[in-house]
Amino acid sequence: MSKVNITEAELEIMKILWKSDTPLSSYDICDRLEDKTWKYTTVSTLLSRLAEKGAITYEKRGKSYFYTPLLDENAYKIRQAKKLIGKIYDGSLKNMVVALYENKEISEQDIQEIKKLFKL
Amino acid sequence: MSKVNITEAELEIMKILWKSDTPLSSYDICDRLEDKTWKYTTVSTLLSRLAEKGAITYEKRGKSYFYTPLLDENAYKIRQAKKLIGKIYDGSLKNMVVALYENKEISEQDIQEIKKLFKL
DNA sequence: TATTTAAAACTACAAATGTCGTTGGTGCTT
DNA sequence: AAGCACCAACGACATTTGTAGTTTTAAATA
Repeated sequence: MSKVNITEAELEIMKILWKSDTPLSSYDICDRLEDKTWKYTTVSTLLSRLAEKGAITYEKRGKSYFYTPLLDENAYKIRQAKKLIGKIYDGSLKNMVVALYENKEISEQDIQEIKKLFKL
Repeated sequence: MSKVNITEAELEIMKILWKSDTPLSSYDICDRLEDKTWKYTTVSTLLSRLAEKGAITYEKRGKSYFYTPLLDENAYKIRQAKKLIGKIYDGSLKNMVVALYENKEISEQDIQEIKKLFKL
């Protein structure tokens, strides 16, 4: 259930569901996708595909369905991070950090907080 | 020229080209893709698509073409890293590092080397 | 209960992607 | 010069993805 792969568009839906502490209806989701200009049917299609993949589940309440994520947010993100690092940084986070650092892509604040984290 | 997007399969080709210090022919590339079971035509199609996108260039030498990367390896990797961090870690590398750290996904060696890097 | 209507289901379709098969041209060998 | 071998060009096709229109069903209401 945790190895589900989702697309960019589907991820936008997942983000909404992850952010909510209660199940949401398709319309709730549309509302929270303010920036996106997706039609209801588009969101609906994405929800179907996500359910098909096992990334979400739903229950009927009244006339609508209410959706809940099954795919774990943290696990998914970790998997994606590791996938990228494996693909282009030889599996080592350090390689990625070095590359970003040398390109001045890491904020001073991030540096401080990472140092603090590693000091423990 | 640097904002080129390439697919997973195309990336495999780019990796070979990045690794080589001289231009390679399609057959050279096939040879170095030992794990992949791609047919010559597959590699050839990927090379065409990459050239179309401006990610590589080529010159005719004798009967074959020899390919050279145009897309900069480091720039590409940084772009991908930033893209992922922006997409799922709110744009902050720290968030990603924290997540990986808490999931015990960072090797002790990587931790040491990152600390050293940041100490400078 | 018949009617209205909101929401889900079904269908569609173009572009991108992975993966080749086939055709055709050009340089190398006799 | 003719034939052969090698390689590139072209075309193809299934699958995935983004995006949505249309039809059907079931809930709400008159």
